[in-house]
Amino acid sequence: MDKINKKEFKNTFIKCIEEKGLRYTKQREVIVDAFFSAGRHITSEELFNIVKRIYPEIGYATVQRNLNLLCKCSLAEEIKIGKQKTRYEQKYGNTHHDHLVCLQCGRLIEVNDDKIEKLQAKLAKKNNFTPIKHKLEIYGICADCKSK
Amino acid sequence: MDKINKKEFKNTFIKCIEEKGLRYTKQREVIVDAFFSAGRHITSEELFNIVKRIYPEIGYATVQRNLNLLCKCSLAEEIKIGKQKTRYEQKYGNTHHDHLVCLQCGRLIEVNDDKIEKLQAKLAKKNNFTPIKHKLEIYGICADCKSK
DNA sequence: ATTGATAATGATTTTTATTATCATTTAGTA
DNA sequence: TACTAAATGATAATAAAAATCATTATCAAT
Ligand SMILES: [Mn+2]
Ligand SMILES: [Mn+2]
Ligand SMILES: [Zn+2]
Ligand SMILES: [Zn+2]
Repeated sequence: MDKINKKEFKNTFIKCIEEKGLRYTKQREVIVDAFFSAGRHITSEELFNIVKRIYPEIGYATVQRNLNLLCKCSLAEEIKIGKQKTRYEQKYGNTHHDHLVCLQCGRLIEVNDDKIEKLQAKLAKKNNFTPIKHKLEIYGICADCKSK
Repeated sequence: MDKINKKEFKNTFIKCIEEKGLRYTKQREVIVDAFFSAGRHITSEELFNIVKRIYPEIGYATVQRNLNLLCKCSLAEEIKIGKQKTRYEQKYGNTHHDHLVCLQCGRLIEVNDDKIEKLQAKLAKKNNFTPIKHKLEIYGICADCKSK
């Protein structure tokens, strides 16, 4: 299951690259691989450190650039929390969700609430505003941190 | 009405400064005045340019520092939208609200929805998460931009 | 397989927002 | 008035992300 998804993820990236008339390089393969496997909410620096182990000659700029490219291909999405470094969310096959942000340990808990989503649409409509995307973050203390 | 509010705003600042054992300077008076009058969602640079007209010797760092101080006094609040410079919201006497962010003209439209607020609290509770604050931004196209 | 156009890379510099530093000035008070 | 510590303003430092640029690599056409 994981393998199939990874394959799909990579193929989507390759397809997007081709559509844009760009080139699929060894670096891009390593980066997209590592990004898919690394799990959610990774920073460019973290990804760089992972990729370096597999491809030591890689440059930081290449990782950054390709995270941006993944975003343009709708395979990644930037998450900006406060003053932290930008994190990148893996998007393919993941439905939209919002985050609870623990102010103590930094954890991001993924949540979704259909009612809230619907009310947001309604709120936008009431203001004659055409919504495109939204961001809901609830900051507080997570269950784990409370029990310590 | 405006004048009374301004007085209250300034007095709150002065009180906060005294409580912290800090000093009320000419610069602070000019900054708090200008900040109150400038309206919502101002950047430090914008405020600096306003303050400079009244007090040309002022330094940028002083304006920045005092916006931070206003935040500590709960009279201002940082708003970070995407990659933009931090904006500062005037807080005293303003109830909590969220923003619709126009992707075309950059306008911030202030909104509030009690149902959404309540559902957020519920959502946090369901995750055994203690909410402290939250941020809801809906990005899209505002009424004005659509009618052009 | 070779070539050539051009995209990609990696090292480095630049940019930009914010914070820190520090010599000097100033506020508050004793 | 004089003293002490905070505040200021000029400047430097920091840090994340983007831009630059010489070199390398990809890939389509031959
Ligand atoms: Mn997530
Ligand atoms: Mn506002
Ligand atoms: Zn936590
Ligand atoms: Zn607009």
